[in-house]
Amino acid sequence: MYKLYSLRYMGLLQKSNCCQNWCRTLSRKALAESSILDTNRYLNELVTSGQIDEARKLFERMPHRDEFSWNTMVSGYADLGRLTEARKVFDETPNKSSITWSALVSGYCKHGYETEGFQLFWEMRYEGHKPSQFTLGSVLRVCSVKGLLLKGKQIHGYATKTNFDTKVFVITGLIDMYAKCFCVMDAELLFEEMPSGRNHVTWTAMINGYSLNGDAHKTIRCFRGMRAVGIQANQYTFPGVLTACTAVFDIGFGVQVHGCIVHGGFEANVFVQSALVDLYAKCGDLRSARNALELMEVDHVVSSNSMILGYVRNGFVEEALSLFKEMHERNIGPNDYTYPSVLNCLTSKKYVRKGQLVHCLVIKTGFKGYKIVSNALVDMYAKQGDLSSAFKVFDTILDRDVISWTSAVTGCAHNGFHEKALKFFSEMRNCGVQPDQVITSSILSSCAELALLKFGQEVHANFLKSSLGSSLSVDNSLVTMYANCGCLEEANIVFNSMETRNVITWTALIVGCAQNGKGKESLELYNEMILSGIKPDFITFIGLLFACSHAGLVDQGRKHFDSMVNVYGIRPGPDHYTCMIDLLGRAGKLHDAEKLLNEMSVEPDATVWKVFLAACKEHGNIDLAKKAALVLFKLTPQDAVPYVMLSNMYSAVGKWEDAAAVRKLMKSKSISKEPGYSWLEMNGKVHRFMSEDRSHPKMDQIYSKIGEVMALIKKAGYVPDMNFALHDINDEGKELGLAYHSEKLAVAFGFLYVPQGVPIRIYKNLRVCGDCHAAMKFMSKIYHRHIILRDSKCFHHFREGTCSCGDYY
DNA sequence: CTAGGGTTAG
Repeated sequence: MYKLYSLRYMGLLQKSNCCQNWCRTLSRKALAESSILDTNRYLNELVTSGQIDEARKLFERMPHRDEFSWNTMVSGYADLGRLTEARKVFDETPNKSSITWSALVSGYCKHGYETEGFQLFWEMRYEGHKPSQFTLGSVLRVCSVKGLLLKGKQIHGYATKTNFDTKVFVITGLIDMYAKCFCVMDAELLFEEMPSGRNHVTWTAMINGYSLNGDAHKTIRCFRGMRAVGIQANQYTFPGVLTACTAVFDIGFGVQVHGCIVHGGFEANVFVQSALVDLYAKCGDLRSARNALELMEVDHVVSSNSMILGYVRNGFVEEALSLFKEMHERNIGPNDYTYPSVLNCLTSKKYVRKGQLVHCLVIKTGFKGYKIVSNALVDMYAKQGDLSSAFKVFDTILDRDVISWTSAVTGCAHNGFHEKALKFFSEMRNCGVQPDQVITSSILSSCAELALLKFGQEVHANFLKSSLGSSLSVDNSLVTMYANCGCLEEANIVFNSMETRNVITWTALIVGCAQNGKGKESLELYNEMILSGIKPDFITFIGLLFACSHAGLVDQGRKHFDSMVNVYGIRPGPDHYTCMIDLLGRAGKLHDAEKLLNEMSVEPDATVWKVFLAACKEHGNIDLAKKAALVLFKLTPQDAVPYVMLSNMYSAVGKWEDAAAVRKLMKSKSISKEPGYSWLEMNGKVHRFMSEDRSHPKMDQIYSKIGEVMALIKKAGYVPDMNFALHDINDEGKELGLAYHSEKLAVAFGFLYVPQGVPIRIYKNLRVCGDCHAAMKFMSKIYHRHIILRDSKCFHHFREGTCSCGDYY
């Protein structure tokens, strides 16, 4: 079938129909009487309009054939990729010239048989035929398409030697070759130094070269240069220019180019139209995109793909899906570009069924093995929370690229399996796949989540060693990772090195400072952020209010909470209320806290009630505490904390019977305290300790170290706090029990094996015990060690007898 | 005989 979408093409088509009629009605006599020149002209017209078989019939009937007739047939077959027939005619050609050879070389090259093309090229010279600039153009073309830089350079050398390097076809071919091989500088040099005679193809090659290499500004400048010297752009030029406009979202210039296109009469070309649809869709002007799409005379899959992607990127999921459906109804076959976009808009849990349907379509339409489609499927299933389907697809991908691995890694992380994410990342590296910015950012977030400093540092170091430039998301993840691992200094270094920062960057550091006991710095950072013109978001305020509550800044906290709602229109979530109630409660404003709790615009969750209960305990308000505990018994029936807290409150005021009753209730429901444990990481190994744990291979040394430590800090004034000991044993037993708390075992291990001068980093799954907190302050002073303890709430940096939390834990 | 073109996923 003929392509009807180009008016020019239509003109040609009519002509060739005439030609066909002429051919059919032409008698043998008339044919014999026509001049060979005329017959050759018609032969050529048949060939160029794609009617090679008609041309063949005419060719067979021709009484005389000259060089031109033979060459026309060779090039005709070669051009269409019918290379066996081309070769056969070539072999039969009585007087082969350079042109005959060139035609065949060009055909082989054009249709992907570069080896044969090159072979013929050398053979031709061996036979004594000088290649023409057209032959060189053809072999250069194959270098462009296949990215054969080395071969291309050889041709360049040959061209220089034979003085072909002044011919416009050769220079243009070289420019295109270098640009396609991503050596745009070499292309530019040739273009700049071209003595004269740049034609529209030369300009186009340079323009598209810049565009391909991602230099939108030079693309546009070059296009302007072309117009300035009065050379007309055509359907080959515009797509590249439009792509450049799209890349920099310059819709203003894009519209001007659109004007040129209409003016020049090129708006009916599919390539131009597709580029237009893409420009408008990517720039968010979906109406103009849709307009351009509707104006197309053929149903076209590339433009539909662009349109779908435009809908997806701009959040119009339903429109994207309905266009996909429309494609199906109009019999536009989807291709491997269609599915990623469609799958991409089905990543929410509510599209599980639709996701499966599209997966079925992928299989039915034969795109099952396409890596890019499979990658998108992995991502979709993982984001929908169906990891098992995700991995089923992942396992079928044979040649996994960095995007396949990223889909798996982020899929794990998305579902909270951060250790698994790290495993996949390591496996990827073992497979020799190099990480890029996206996966680096993702894996750093997992490190942050797990507070794995060592792993994170390694990823950071490898990233610096790689030649990848940094990106906003990598830097943001680094700030978060370091802050989450208690390394504010490093977080600050990354933060300060960044050229652009967004709300995530600022928030990461605000939260980091708050967690590490630098509440005032958090507030200062917040002010700086506002001054730099960046608006805070939901998460920024969680960090900010957390900072206020840790620093005990009641008025500031109230002010920011108020501005969050009234200035920034952010509806507070449970986390914001938790911070506020914690802040008010710890400051002794129990009734304000209770009032806020009752006024909450969302249902208070267990965390809110827990901080309220803790505040009641802190200030000895048993009535309110009882109320909170009762709510918590219902909300989190298996949580021991409210039982223990309430019982301890009764004990503290001597209400032994009430205390016992609570413990009995707890026992009857077979609730037990979550076992506390502490761990630290050394040389890639995790050392985990439970209270009174004796399972560690170096236990003897650890216990004797504890003996030494306890003796020394007692001499310095430490008094064991029996409130944190178990109840039913004597004082001596209690004291030993305290000494063997998991965090103390971990510190003793650190004293033994972490070199002096290196911080000892300990993690605990629960809140740090009050006695341990006091003891660690003494330890840090007597041993001159920096002890960093991350508990379930925040970081404690113990240095020279003080803690960064200001004892406000 | 003649070089140059548009859309992909994390």
